[in-house]
Amino acid sequence: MATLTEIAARAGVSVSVASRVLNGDPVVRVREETRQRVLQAAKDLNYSANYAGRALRMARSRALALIVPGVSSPLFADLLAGAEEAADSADYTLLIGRSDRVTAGGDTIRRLVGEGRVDGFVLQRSDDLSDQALESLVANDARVVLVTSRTPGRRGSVILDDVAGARVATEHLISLGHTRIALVGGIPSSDIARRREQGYALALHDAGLRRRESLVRRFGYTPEQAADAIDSLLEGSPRPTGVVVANVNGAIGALTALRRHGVEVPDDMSLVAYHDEWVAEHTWPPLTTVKMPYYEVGLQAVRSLVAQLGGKPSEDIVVRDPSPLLVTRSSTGPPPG
Amino acid sequence: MATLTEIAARAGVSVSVASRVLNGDPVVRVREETRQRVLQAAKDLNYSANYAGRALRMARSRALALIVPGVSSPLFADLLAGAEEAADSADYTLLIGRSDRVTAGGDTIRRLVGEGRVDGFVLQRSDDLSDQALESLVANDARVVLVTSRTPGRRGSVILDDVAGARVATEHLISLGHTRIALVGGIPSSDIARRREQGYALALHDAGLRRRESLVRRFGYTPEQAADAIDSLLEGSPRPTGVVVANVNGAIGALTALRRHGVEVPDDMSLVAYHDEWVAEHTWPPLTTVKMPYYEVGLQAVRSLVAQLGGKPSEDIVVRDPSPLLVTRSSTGPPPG
DNA sequence: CCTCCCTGAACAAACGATTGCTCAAAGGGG
DNA sequence: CCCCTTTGAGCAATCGTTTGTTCAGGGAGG
Repeated sequence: MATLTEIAARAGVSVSVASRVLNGDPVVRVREETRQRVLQAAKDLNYSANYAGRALRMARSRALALIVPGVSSPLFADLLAGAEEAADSADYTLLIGRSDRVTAGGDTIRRLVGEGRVDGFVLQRSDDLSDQALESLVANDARVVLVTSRTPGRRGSVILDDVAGARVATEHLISLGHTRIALVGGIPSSDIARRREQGYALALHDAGLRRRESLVRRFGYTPEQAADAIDSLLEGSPRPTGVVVANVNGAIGALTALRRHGVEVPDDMSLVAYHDEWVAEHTWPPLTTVKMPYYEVGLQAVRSLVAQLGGKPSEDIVVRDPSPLLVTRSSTGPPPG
Repeated sequence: MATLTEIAARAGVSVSVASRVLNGDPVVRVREETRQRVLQAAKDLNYSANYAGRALRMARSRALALIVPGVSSPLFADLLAGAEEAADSADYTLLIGRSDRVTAGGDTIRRLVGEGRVDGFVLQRSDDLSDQALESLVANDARVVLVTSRTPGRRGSVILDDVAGARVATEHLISLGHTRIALVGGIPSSDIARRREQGYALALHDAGLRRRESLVRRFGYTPEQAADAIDSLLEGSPRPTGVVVANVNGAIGALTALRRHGVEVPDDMSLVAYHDEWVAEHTWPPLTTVKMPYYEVGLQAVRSLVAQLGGKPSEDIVVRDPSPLLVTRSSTGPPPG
């Protein structure tokens, strides 16, 4: 609440001196004693620089927005933690926004940056946001970094190594002896889903297994969609003995569907989920998952954005460290028979 | 990016006229034709008022912060949705912060409002934040509304009707014929936990059932703590036939613990959880829950905060509408025998 | 014909911080 | 003893808005 003017008055100096001292301006030339007086005054009055005044003068808000499809997921919590870490250490404030509001309103992003409220943003698009829609939203605005997804025309992204992750999941089933391995994947228009499917295909190929289109479902990541995928897979023949579910929430729905059909996991069918979260530990049976480095995605995305704001060229990053981690629980085992 | 000065120039008027027209200042006296020119210029240049300039002049940011212990819960998503709705309609921007950072840093809140970044905040304290710690954090600052929890000394809160909610959960078990009903509750220092326990006790009392201290555990809301509580309850005798778990995440842990002990749900023991979320639909067995109006808490909290900022006295609200809703799934049934 | 009032708009002062520039005093060198 | 340099600090402009006040011109009333 105290202003710089008050600090200056209390220290018996001009505001310019006070400002320079408090900001550690290297150009400053003040007596040590004067410096101490300013510092003391600031401490006494519990001074913190008014945000608006500074932002106005600097023409930068030192704030970043993280725009995500949904906020209620442990996965997002990891992403957020990484982003916050990076934002903190670069001395930026992080705002959180929901991308459904972005697509709905249409002008949310433009307003956010148009009003100067944030200097840039990290955007995790939802699957139902088309490439063109995305492009029109962010225009040719350099101040954006896309996370987990990328789009051909635009640079500036940080994604998971989905190919490697899906591969680890698939190879786990292969190593258990499975040969008929199904994929419950995302919708085909999503680049994320395509990469995961690619990892799945590569693992099969490297093991000399045939990839059958009849064992692939591309309904989406929600529990309901994955349950539908399971229903559909069980109708086909031959049945798969193992399933890679390309999303942990989907895997939970898959478990429900299998139970409904009386299929025992893992005795009749093994299930491995892409992504790890706490609830995977508490399902029945507990889910074997592949844990992906979401924290690092958040971290790198904000770092990259900050670098971009500093004038560096935008970059496209694939996070490979730490590498996908297989978390073995009880939903996978050898194939029946 | 366009400034008011540019708009004014393009419209051939002074900035003051431009400002008044764009803000719909009732004092304004301009020819309709002039007004249209300004509006057109603003539209042409895609103008949106610079946030910092306005905030500086107005000495208000028109931003609110929502500070919560954790962000990764469907419960929080509801709270957020309500808060956003209210913030939107009052034309405020909503920032999201995490209260672990608040307690850790210590000065986060003070900085947030000290820098003028937000005008006030909605705070959901974590259980490990003591009353004094809370008080020292928010000081005598009027610009705070507490949610879900309240503290004796301070006014300005919006909470759930925990008594009624716990009562509904307990009465459900009673109506199924259970008489030995246990409570897996929160830690005793939490006012939330105390209210839920009170609802449990009242339901028992009204049904003429004896409340046994040996059937109450107060370990906390995490899956692990609830699992410990179940372990402990199963050691005692007589065993309960029904359990009210005062939090849905805890109930998931409880389910895991019961499975470990070979106790069948609901045949050997019924389980009802406080709070509803999507994963309750997908546990095994699917959880019977009591859904509480989190959305309305967020809504009312922000409304109340906005009113407070407008000079109205702070209020303490208990959200009773909609009332607690029993969502019957498969984890409850008649007692065995 | 003068005065007054109303209309329609511009002027200018903040808000708080940053920063290039100026400037007085002191000190040192010739 | 004079001049130049360095030290230590202040002056003042500026960022974009908002808003109280001023002001010119025109029409109406006396």
